[in-house]
Amino acid sequence: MTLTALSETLSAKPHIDDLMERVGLRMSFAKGEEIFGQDEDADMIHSVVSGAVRTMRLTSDGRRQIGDFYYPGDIIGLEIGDTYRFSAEALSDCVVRVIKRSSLHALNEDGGVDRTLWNATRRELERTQEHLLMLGRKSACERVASFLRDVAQRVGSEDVSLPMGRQDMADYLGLTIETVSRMVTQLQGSQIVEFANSRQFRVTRWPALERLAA
Amino acid sequence: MTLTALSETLSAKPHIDDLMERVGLRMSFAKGEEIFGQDEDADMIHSVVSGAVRTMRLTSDGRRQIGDFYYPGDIIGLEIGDTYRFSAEALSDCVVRVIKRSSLHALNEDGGVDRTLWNATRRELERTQEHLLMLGRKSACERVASFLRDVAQRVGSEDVSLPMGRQDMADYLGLTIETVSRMVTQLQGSQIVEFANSRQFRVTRWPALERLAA
DNA sequence: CGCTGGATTGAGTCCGGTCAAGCCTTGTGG
DNA sequence: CCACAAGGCTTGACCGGACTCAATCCAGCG
Repeated sequence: MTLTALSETLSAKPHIDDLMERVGLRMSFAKGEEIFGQDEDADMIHSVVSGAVRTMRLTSDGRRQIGDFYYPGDIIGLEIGDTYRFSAEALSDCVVRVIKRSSLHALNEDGGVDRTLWNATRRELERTQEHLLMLGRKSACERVASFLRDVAQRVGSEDVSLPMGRQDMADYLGLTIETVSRMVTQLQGSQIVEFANSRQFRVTRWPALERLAA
Repeated sequence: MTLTALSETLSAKPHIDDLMERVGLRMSFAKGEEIFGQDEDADMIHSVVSGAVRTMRLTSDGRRQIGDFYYPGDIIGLEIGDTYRFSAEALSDCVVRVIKRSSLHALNEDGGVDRTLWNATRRELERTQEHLLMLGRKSACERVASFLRDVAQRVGSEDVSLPMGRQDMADYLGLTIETVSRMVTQLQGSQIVEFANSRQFRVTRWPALERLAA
């Protein structure tokens, strides 16, 4: 990452966050509650303050695909034309700030807001492309390894706690719950990760995990 | 789609196209030639004038994932931070217009250019999300059906000619070339599509195709 | 005509899905 | 404090869809 790109990234977040703090409505959602629904009118932009959120899509015959998981600081609701293409739900009790697209647009005197949202959209696109590569070409073991690596990297700390259950992981990775479970057990058997319980783990051998995540 | 969104979409294309026609460099590429490479410096935006282009990504151990196929009017090179995350290659002999990001930015007096590029980025994101859903949750048969439907829809005419070979289809769909071939044969056996040769087909039963594409 | 590269077809294997049983954690009420 | 129920996770046995490897087939072209 270049210096300019870095500073842009760093400065962008506070800018939009300040704005949303000033104008945005603060809302709380209980665990499992729907923040917005698939195919609803998409006139809001959401920013996670605390907790975690999942976006997902349901096909007519009940298959589910998780789009992504969002943590504090992330912006949700960029991926849309006229209606939301994914629904968003609270993974845990959480707080989000909400602002109308139109309000945000009105505040865009210097073009800085648009620029910021565009950057956020590009980052979203990059994450989606990474996700795509995983679903298209990685084995079950590689998917789970990639996932655990990504979560651990994002958190940064020694001990990682997963805000989502196995079903959510499965629907994100394009696998079944059983396969996810088996792969986790396998990674644990290879001394690569260590689970205290089903939602708490630590990476014991980073190089091996990186190698598997490919 | 609302009226405003529709008109925005319709007016956006000519705007950016005009601009690229005035300022952009016109370049020709022979079939199979690389337009830009994975991990190269990403300072150009490309717009397809004629022919077709594929974007793809190679993993270290040689697995390949096709990001998307692009046709005249499409913009390529939005998905990037600092370097291209995918490479782009000419599927057939083709012409593209190229413009430096920085030049484009300089021309952005009224913010219209940024707006247009942002819209293009969002459309790209939507396509990628659709692609994601397919790779995560659809069977081989459904993938091939979806693909043929999408191509046929895009072309609009009765007879469709595929600009890409089976390997490209496979790498787009996250399948092997053999599986793609088998599914094509199967769809033909069910009287749903009809191939004149391996690259020319027509849809004989749209409803059935739609149903399979799910 | 034969060569060449892509596409198709077939046989066999394996990875991940399915179905079913058991386990562990958590919470609730006696 | 324990009994029990409920839900989520794990494990096992089996199955099947997609992959692998290999043998053609076929169209385009020198």
